[in-house]
Amino acid sequence: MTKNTWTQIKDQLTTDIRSGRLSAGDQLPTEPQLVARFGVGRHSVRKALEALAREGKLSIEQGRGTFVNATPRLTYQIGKRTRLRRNLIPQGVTVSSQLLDAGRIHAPENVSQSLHLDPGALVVHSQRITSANDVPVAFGSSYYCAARFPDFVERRDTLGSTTEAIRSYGIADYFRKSTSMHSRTASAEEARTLRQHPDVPVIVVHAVDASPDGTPLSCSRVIWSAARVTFTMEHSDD
Amino acid sequence: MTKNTWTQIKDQLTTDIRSGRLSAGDQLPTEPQLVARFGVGRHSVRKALEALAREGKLSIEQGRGTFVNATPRLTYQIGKRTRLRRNLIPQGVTVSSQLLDAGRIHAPENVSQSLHLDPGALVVHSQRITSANDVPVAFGSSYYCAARFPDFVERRDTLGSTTEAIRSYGIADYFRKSTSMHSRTASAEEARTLRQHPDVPVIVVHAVDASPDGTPLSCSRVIWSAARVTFTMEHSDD
DNA sequence: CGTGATTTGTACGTATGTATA
DNA sequence: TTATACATACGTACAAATCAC
Repeated sequence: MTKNTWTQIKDQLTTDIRSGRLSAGDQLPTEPQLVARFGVGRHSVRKALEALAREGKLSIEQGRGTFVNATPRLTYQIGKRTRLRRNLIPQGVTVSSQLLDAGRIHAPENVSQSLHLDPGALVVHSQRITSANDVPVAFGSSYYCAARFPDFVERRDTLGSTTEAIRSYGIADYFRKSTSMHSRTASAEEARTLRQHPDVPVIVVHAVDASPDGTPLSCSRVIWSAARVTFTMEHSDD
Repeated sequence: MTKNTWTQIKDQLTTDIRSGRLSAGDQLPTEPQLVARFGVGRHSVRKALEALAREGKLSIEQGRGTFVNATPRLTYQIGKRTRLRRNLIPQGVTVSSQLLDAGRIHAPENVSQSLHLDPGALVVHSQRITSANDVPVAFGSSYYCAARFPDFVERRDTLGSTTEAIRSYGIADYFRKSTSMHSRTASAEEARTLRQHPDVPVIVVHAVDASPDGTPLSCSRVIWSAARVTFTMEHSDD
């Protein structure tokens, strides 16, 4: 039953993490140290570490070292009343959100279609990154019709939540209209933004939110770290 | 702007695939041939091939060769009326489904909970693999209460679809009650079943179906090849 | 049915580049 | 600037799976 060298190393490290002998934030021994400890070549050590990084258990940082991730996988519920903060905060994590970029742009085609706007209409674009317990879990762009929500970004920042910002425009409630998601490999830049290994996949979520009468309010494209989240959907009527 | 050796090789092969110089089903040159052609070491070639396999563009088979995948990404719509065949067939693909295993077992805890059965109650378990255009896209297990659907597997096989089998028990319609999904790396066995490289991620979908009055009928756990599918959800009332 | 040739998988060695502290 | 730690890239050898004969 003796398997691969690198699989054995991976399994050993996995049990070390699960048993708590290696705990969140800990730095692993360096590659040369692991080579010595396991009595194998560097390739095998690196292959094991790479696999664990892909599973989200480790983060490998060039020049610094390799660290154990604190990854209680988040649960994100998608439904008609999808709300980011209400979703994550009850799980006992600290949610923080940071504005990366904002501005007015002419809507790309898929955005103008989703929002039922004329091609090239002005939209308010903003890019945010969301962290749970200071670990980045997702980042992405959202688009609002500039005519209807001219200063959306400012209000969102002042009020601290999307729900409140929308309400400030006199819209009491909004609903998730459609969602699509797929998995792919992260680009180098996405991996850096999410502070994850380049080989960890990401889940791309496209969403459209609408007011109760069905008018589209906003659309978004959010990139989630696949290792850090589980999505659930309830299809009950509510 | 000269990047990595292996990234350049990957990009070159990607454009070859996109431009049609390499088309679906084609066998790539062998590793030694690629080494000669690009004038690089085998490590670099393998790293490029591995990355492309993770993206689902190639399938690498030990002892046979490396082949270009025919992967028009499927779209799978999840909603209250989720139906596998009705979902895929309109996309112009040939859907085939093969029974891998079937039998009666005592329900594992999560199954008995999902189906509102007593712990250890008998359930009909079956494991199927689903292929689109003869490429495996998903496989998984489904569980039906044995008391209510004693010969479900036989009927499903005779009638050729789950919807028909359920109807044969006098249940005119059924609905998706809940869905949860997350991404993780495939085990070696899962990768083999899906004929994909071990490093390609999979998406695990847990679902519960119920009759119109809300009584759970079945639950399932299906493992999708992450590179071969996009999930969409409509949250309209329908 | 086995046997050898082909092809990918694993493993080891060594050297040099690059990011970080 | 120097030392440290991971990243890339070259090489070699043998193992394991597949296939044709």
